Amino acid sequence: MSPAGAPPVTDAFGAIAHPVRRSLVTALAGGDKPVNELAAVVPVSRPAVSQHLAVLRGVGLVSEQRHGRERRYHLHPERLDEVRKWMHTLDRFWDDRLDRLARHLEENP
Amino acid sequence: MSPAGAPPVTDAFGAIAHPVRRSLVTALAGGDKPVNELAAVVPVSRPAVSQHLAVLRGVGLVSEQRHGRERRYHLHPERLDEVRKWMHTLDRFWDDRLDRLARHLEENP
DNA sequence: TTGACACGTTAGATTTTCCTTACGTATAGT
DNA sequence: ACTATACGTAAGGAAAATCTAACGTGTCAA
Repeated sequence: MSPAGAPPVTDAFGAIAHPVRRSLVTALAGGDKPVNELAAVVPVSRPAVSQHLAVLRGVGLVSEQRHGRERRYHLHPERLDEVRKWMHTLDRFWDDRLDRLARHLEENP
Repeated sequence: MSPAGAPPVTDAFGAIAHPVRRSLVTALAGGDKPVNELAAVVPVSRPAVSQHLAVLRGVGLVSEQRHGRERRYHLHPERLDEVRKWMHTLDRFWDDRLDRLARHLEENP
């Protein structure tokens, strides 16, 4: 009934799935930067960078601030907590399994 | 000259970008499981689950072990270190910026 | 052997990504 | 006013993802 297609990028996971977008985020971690400076770091055209920045903005990972004719982009690292939280959940599962193993070994000499 | 398209998923970042794949990984964090059990956790058909598992296997996040007519899937969490490392790199940038700020405040009363 | 079960794989349709090349808009400088 | 700069956006197309339905393969059980 419902064939499907590639899912749209709606969260931080999808946002950092693309190498170019990761480079942009990494660059912005070092401080706010205008588009031209960001475009220089990455192997795609400037419009492509604009589109990637639009995706990052749509997810809330960056915001723009007009500064004369430049637009400085600013990173919001707290939006990555979504990812951190998920990874941490996995760790908790992992710890639980270690606990069960330890208890098992303790009860079986 | 070189139009383009969506990039294939070749690393852990792309692997965890899909919600269904994240659910599968989370389920496997609780222990090895056969496909039917995994398919019960997720809102897509069993063949779709097989395809997602193929993606995860291609990235090295899971491996299969034949067990009679079942195939139990096993998680390899260390493949997620790629993600952890990148996030940690961001933290380091962040710390550096805090350091510079602290030094600045120290030198400017 | 016959049948049910567990699973992978193929075929096909649809959606979205992601690029480049034009073009449009606003600001700064002369 | 005119020009260059900085950026976004629209148009167009190729590549890949992602689903379901149908089919194929191997294993257990009676």
